[in-house]
Amino acid sequence: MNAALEFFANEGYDATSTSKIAKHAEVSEGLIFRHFGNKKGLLDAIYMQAEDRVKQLFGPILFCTDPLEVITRILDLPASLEEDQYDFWKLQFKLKWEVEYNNPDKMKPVLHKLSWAFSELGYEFPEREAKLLNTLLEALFLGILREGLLSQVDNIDYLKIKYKIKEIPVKAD
Amino acid sequence: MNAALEFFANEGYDATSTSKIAKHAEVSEGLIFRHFGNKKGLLDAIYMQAEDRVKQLFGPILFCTDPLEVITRILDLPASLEEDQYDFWKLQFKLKWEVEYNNPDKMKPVLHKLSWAFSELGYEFPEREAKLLNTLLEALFLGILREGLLSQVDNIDYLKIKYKIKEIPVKAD
Amino acid sequence: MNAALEFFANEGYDATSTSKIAKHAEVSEGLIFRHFGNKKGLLDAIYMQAEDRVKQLFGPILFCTDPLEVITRILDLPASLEEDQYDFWKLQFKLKWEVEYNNPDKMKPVLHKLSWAFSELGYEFPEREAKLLNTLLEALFLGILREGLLSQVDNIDYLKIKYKIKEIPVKAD
Amino acid sequence: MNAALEFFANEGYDATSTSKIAKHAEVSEGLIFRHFGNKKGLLDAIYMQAEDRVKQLFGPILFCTDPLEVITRILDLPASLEEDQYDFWKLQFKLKWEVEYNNPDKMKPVLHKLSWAFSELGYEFPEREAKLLNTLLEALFLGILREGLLSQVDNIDYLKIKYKIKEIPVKAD
DNA sequence: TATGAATGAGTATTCATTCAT
DNA sequence: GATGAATGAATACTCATTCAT
Repeated sequence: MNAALEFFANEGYDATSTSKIAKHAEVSEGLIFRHFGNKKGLLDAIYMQAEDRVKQLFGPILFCTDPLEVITRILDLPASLEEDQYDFWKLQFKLKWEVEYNNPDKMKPVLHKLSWAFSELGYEFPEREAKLLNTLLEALFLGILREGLLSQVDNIDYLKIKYKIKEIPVKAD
Repeated sequence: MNAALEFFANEGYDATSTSKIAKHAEVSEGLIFRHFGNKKGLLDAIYMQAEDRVKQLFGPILFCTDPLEVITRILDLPASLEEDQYDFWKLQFKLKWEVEYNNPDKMKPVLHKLSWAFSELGYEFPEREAKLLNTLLEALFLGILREGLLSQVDNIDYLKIKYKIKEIPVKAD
Repeated sequence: MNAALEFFANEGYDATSTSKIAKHAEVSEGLIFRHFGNKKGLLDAIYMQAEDRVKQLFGPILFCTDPLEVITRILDLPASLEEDQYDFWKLQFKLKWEVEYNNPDKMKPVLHKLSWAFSELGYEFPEREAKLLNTLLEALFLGILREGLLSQVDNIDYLKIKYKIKEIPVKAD
Repeated sequence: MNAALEFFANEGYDATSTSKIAKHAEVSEGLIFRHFGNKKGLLDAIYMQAEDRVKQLFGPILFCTDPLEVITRILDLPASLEEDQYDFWKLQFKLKWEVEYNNPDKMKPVLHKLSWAFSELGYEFPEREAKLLNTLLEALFLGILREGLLSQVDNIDYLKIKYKIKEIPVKAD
């Protein structure tokens, strides 16, 4: 699965042959089919980890009781991704184009929590603000996965200022 | 090229065989190779249109002299995409994962214009605001291409309010 | 390899498709590539047998201690070729045009032995005689492979007379 | 035809595509088919020159009245081949494997003349000697075409000595 | 006379998958 | 549980050939 993930994420599912995966994983090609039934089964097995990983990533945030902390931690998430997980998330984002693998509901609890947070903070349109931030969050993830963490620190920083998490620096721009 | 675009965008470059393209386009498979050299040549030919289309899309905005209009029109862009162009942009976004096809510079003039607009409007951090909006813009495009226009009208609307393009409705949420 | 040999020898390497070979050998086309890597690998595998076969053919002669016997046996070689080996040698001769497959050194030990034999027999230019006979030998092989044994019995017979292996018949021509 | 000859001789008929020939000859591919009907027609057109060239090569010898001169000139033929004709003769020799292009009768007049010459010179078996020399001649040609003139000067020289055309050098071997 | 766009059959090779061991 | 030999369908690409211009 690790070998497959690496290739699926970087070269694409269709561009990756089962033989390449088997060779890289140093197992026989037949074993892949014994375990996962077929190539798609292997992809699915990888994809299935998503729910867990999303929970792992966002779960703690759902228990925050301080609204500002919720937003802070949400904004800190993209930068907190460890590089050895990049491939996994890359693949998730690539798969999102296929309806079968695009499940917007996965983010519902987060969306809900954000809504609550903005509501607590007295925002006029907490749900809208939540949705917007959620949309933005995806863009931040994408940016980091594609072009590296550095490409998004500006945005994250600025968002923290906007959400009044961070003091406006005395001199900037 | 149209047949290829349709398949490349929806099923992926690697998952699309030249024979499928040829059949759909009602030409012989050999013709593809006569015209484009190889399969990648066909992809490149499609990709090359991107520069033109980006200019067509964003070009007029660069000539706006009213900063608020700049932002308005930028925000109106995603919704203005005609559906028959969805495939083209889908493909562009999918290709962004490959370094070869990811050219962030393409948006530089737009970024610059936004910077100017926010500066004119007296924003404290016009460049940061520009970059953020640009990032957001990509997310809006992505959302529309993946889940349809409806999925993003909320966001766009709310952004217009935030940027004070639209009056705050008397009753909302 | 047998199927391939038959086709390569008679119709030529380039004129023989791997599918034809596979069909004739009653195996799947894929198997050829699993075993030999690619079409050329198959050719090489066949070609590689040459060294062995040359040894098998000429080896015993190298151990002769009677110089006249050396020459006799050399002259008897072309006629001793079994017909089921014709294809193999045909292919070898065809391949000789490609530098990669033309290795004149293969005959060096034979040349050396002939040299020795002619020297023993008191020839004035044993090395030259050896080289000439070697050249002739190739022509005899070629003639037999192309036009059959009968086309060369005259030559072989006459050579035996010239080399005083055979008595001059009382009446001839 | 020149372009085709070059490729047919060096890379083989089947390995040479009509498109390659056309490109090299700087004509359109269609033209080849207009002129020669099909690829084989092109080969045939080249092959047809053989008769002429054989006549050109051997013709003068047929008129010799001095038997020793006949043999001398025959032996000088292989070395007299101009390098720009190598490709032509290479192709002829390669084609000899196909029955269709193997016409041993072409050499009959030469064979006959040699027979006469050896008879004049008092050889016991003039026809056999003629056939043998003819066979050898082919080997000399082949050797030169494959490995260059130098590879055969020894043989030719030695043959001249054997046929008493050349004096035995005082010191040799 | 010559071109070059177009084709359909064919090419070597790769692929996901099976299955006996 | 794991292997690897074997397969048949598919793949990107090339070929000889045609034909309208």
